[in-house]
Amino acid sequence: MDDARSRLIESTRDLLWERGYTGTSPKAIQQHAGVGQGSMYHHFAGKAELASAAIRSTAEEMVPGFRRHLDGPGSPLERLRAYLLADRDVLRGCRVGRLVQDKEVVADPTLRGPIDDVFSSALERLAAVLREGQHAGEVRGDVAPEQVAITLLSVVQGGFVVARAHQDKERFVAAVEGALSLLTPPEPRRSGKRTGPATPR
Amino acid sequence: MDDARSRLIESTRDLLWERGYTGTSPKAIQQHAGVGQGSMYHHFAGKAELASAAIRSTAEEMVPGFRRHLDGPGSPLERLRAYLLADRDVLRGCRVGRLVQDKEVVADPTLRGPIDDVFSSALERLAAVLREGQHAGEVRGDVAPEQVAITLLSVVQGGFVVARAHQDKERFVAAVEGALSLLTPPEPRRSGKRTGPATPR
DNA sequence: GTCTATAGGAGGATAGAC
DNA sequence: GTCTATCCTCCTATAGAC
Repeated sequence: MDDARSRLIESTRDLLWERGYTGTSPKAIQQHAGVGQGSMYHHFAGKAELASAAIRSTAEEMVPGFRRHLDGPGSPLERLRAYLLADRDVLRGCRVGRLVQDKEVVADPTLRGPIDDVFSSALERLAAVLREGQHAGEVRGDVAPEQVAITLLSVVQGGFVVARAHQDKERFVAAVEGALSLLTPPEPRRSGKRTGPATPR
Repeated sequence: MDDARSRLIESTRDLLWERGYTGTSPKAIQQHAGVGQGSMYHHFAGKAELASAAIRSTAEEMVPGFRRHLDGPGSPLERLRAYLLADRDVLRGCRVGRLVQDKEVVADPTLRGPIDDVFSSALERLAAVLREGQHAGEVRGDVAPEQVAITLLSVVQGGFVVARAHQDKERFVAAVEGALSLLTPPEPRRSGKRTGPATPR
């Protein structure tokens, strides 16, 4: 798979990640891929079609990515933790999440569709694992799994944003650690008084 | 304040929100503001300087925006709820959050600085209100306020992203409702068994 | 302060030769 | 399949007149 077509898709994936849709030009793609003008327009009708292929490629490879954690070994809570704390290139942001800022991406169903799909797929798995966790008593039982799944996906996506704003990867870690700390059922309380933070100050 | 300078800043704010930094051209700003080429370059050295002024303007007006909720009337939890559920143009995204995807914004301290500042300011207030809520017994006491503050800001920022990906404002609402449901101290449990979701299915 | 002119390069694509 | 030529518009300014 080292033909021009594959290299074009690969380059587009990289550039979309780094510069977004608007910021990625056909010329830049060609140069990054080491492929001529004519070659690119032979394989793809234009920028949008190429981007569509690249986004689909990225989206499709993300599914096994999070499934590996969410459907992996360990207790439900351990799997959630594995997903949330998975190794990520935090300061670069989410390959698909960053694209939804682009007007053109959101306006074009062939560009937005794959992103919609990965997110839906992730939400489904997250909700399922949360439910499992509730049955196991690892996750507090008085919350709605489908809703909290959206919360968790948002923490991840927002963690990228906050970390980039501060140029500090640790913000992402703090965001997901905070979410994890809220997920577990707390120790039973006696009265209405608090028990104090687990990590004081 | 209806002079050319103000109109340029106002237009830049709008266009940055809609198209991001890369997607916003001087020409588009001029047309949107009804101001000529020469006028723009008289008031500002170039695109970056104009964007810097616009971002600073936006960032500065956001602080009283969230303070109004977080420092407002009501119990700590009510204030957090007011902030998280505040009226937002969800599908348009966050005026400042969306900008940190832009390479150029993150690379230029005069562009990223104001964003860094609003976020820091929001985190500080969120942590303070969370602490208050813990003292009042409204927020579970066994979590770290500074960390959960980052989680909440991430939920908001990520809620924008997820909602845009699905083109569904309700995803944002679900994300923050889920976060709120995790914040409160749960009813004391008897054994290791769950009590069942408050909102089943 | 604002206008017009000018400019070199990039963006996005089409056409036809090889 | 790939290459080169060509096209028209936009991008981001600079220069100088009014």
